Formats: sequence, C-alpha cells, structure tokens
Amino acid sequence: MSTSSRFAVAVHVLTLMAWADEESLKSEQVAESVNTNPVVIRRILCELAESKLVVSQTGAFGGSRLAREPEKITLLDIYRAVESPGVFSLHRHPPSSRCPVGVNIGTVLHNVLGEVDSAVEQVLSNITIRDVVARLRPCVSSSSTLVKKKNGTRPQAVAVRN
Amino acid sequence: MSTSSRFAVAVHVLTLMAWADEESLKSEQVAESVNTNPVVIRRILCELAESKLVVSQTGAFGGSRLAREPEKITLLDIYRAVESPGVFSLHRHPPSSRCPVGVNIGTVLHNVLGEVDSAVEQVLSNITIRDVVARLRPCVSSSSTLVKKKNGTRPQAVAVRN
DNA sequence: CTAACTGTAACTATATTGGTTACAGACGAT
DNA sequence: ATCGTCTGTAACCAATATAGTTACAGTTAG
Repeated sequence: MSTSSRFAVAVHVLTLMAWADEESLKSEQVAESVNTNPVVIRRILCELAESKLVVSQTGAFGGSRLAREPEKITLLDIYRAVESPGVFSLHRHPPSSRCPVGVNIGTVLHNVLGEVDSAVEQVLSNITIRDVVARLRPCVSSSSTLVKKKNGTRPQAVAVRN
Repeated sequence: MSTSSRFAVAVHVLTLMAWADEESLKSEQVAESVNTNPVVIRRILCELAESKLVVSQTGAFGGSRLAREPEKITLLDIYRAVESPGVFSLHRHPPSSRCPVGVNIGTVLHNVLGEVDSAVEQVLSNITIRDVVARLRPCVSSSSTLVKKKNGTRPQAVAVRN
C-alpha cells in the first residue's frame, strides 16, 4: 500500500547505530548496509536528527550516532520522524456537496481512519530499537561476528565476514 | 502515507449503495457523488465485484448494488478488495548481505510489520458498512432528505436539495 | 591548510494514481 | 431485430512521490 520505504530504512539505520553502540557511523557506511546512495541516507538522517533521534557531526571524522539509548527510541518515534501521518488517504477531490453521503462521508472516514492510525501507533509505540536489536540477534548466527574497530581513529564498515 | 484514495472511495461507493437500499446505481451517479470520472468508479466497482461485495449488471438500465446486506460487509473486506496488502513497504533493493544487520533486518521488519497489519485488520474487521451508515445518519441534518425515486424506471441521482 | 565529513540543491529516472477518451459487448424496451 | 443505455476495459496523459545521482558549500579534526 505504502510506496515509501523510508520507515524500513530508518529502522535499519537506527538499528545499525544501536548495534555499533557509541561509535558514530558515516553515511557511506550506512548506505553500504542499506544498499543505497549516501545522500538518501543523509536525507533520512536529517529527519531523524530533527526529531532528536540521532545526532550528527559535520567535518572530518564526523558521522551520526543515536541521540539516546536504544530502549528510549520507539518505532512510533521513527514513524513520526520520517513518514507523513495517516495510514490511508481521503478523497483527492472533495465529494459532492449535493449528496447527503458525499457531504458527510469525510467526517465518518476521518473518525474511522483515526481509529486505524491509533491502532498502528499503539503497536509501534510498544517496540523499541532495543527490541529490534534483540529480535535481530538470534538471527545472526555465531559465524557472523561484527567487525568492530578496536583503537583505530577511522571506523570500519559495519560488516561481517562469512 | 498512502498515496491512494481507493479505500476511501470504495467505502464511499458501498455506503452510497447501502443508502440506496436495493436500488442499483449507475457509475455516473456514483461518480457525481464521489466527484470523479465514471471510469474511475467502474474500475473500483470491478474490484469490488471480484471480491463479491457488489453485483453489476451490464446493458440498458444496468448498474451496481450490494451483493449482501450492509452488516455483512466489513471495512476489511473492502480494504482487501481494493488496496495492495501491507501498510508499510520494505527496502526497495535488498540490503547488504555482508552486514549482520542488513542480512536479517528484513526478517525482523517483516515480523514487526505483520503486527502492524494485524492491528489494522483488527480495527477494520470490526466496522461494517452498516456501521458507517449509522455513523453517517446523525450527520445528515433533517433538512437534508434523500431523493428516492418512487416508481420511475429510471433511478434518479442520489442527491439532496438544500 | 588540508582532508574528510555533513547538509542540501538540482536534476533525472521510475512508479503509481487518477483522469480522460474511446469503444466493444451486454441487455432491456419497443 | 435494432436501438439506446449501460458496463468492462484498453490506451493514453497528467500529476505526484520516491529515490538515485552529481555537485558543491560549509564544518571540523589534525
């Protein structure tokens, strides 16, 4: 239904950052994992930064990291940060004002779709990035180990050999 | 989020038909209430007919009417008939297979989005067209009266003077 | 100062939706 | 039988949204 992958990408990005712990990630590293262009990532990172979910630093050795602990970032926060609100759209053009159904269907639909949106938000508000990481971990087999830099000043790509 | 108004239009269409009771409506009448082109309506009617929510008749004095009572048509039926499933989309291109997060985020997102979809379906399954009509009726002031044909063979537009 | 980042504009490609015209086929009325 | 009035559907266009891409100004660590 939705033609946008922004929510999925944003969750992916924040999960990467939770996975990378305190280490800040460059847009190019993230783009490699998401398999897209760094500018696409930076656009989403800007929206996430506006919603205070990440902090970014410009300049050499800059990058982005989570603005708070993973357990304090819900999928609802992310949804609100990167998607336009409302699961469904109403009519493109307002219905006829000469028809009793046409005049009032908008109000009824507005109420119904409000219930739908609430249900979605309810689900999203109960899942945090920490939960996503927890759900992710069992999927990562023991042969997959995250390459973490130890003391280099140049963070390596968040990647795994296998 | 959604860029399609098909669900809203489909609910509008079926509500009109419930309002019109047994009387069959022509796509042009419906289009007038929805404020769009009759072909747009017929396209949606075809999908609704495939899902056995309406029956249409070709030929002179044809038209469409509900295939069953309004209380036996839920918004979930309509949603499934006219929208592609899934509230959110996943990544356009599959993420990197060289990153432990990239490899498995799809599975986790699939589960999460499944929960979201279930919540939406739960809400929609508990609302019928009969409920929509019931919610609509109080909005229609007493000055707004539906013009119903009494015995003519040519149904008039579902419209109201005011 | 320089190298390496982010933020952002501008442009393109692609996809989806809806609006429109046109017409074949169905079917009731006469 | 044929005529007028419908639906079903193809074909096309316009509008919109998304994301991919290039380019570059501005920021910052060293």
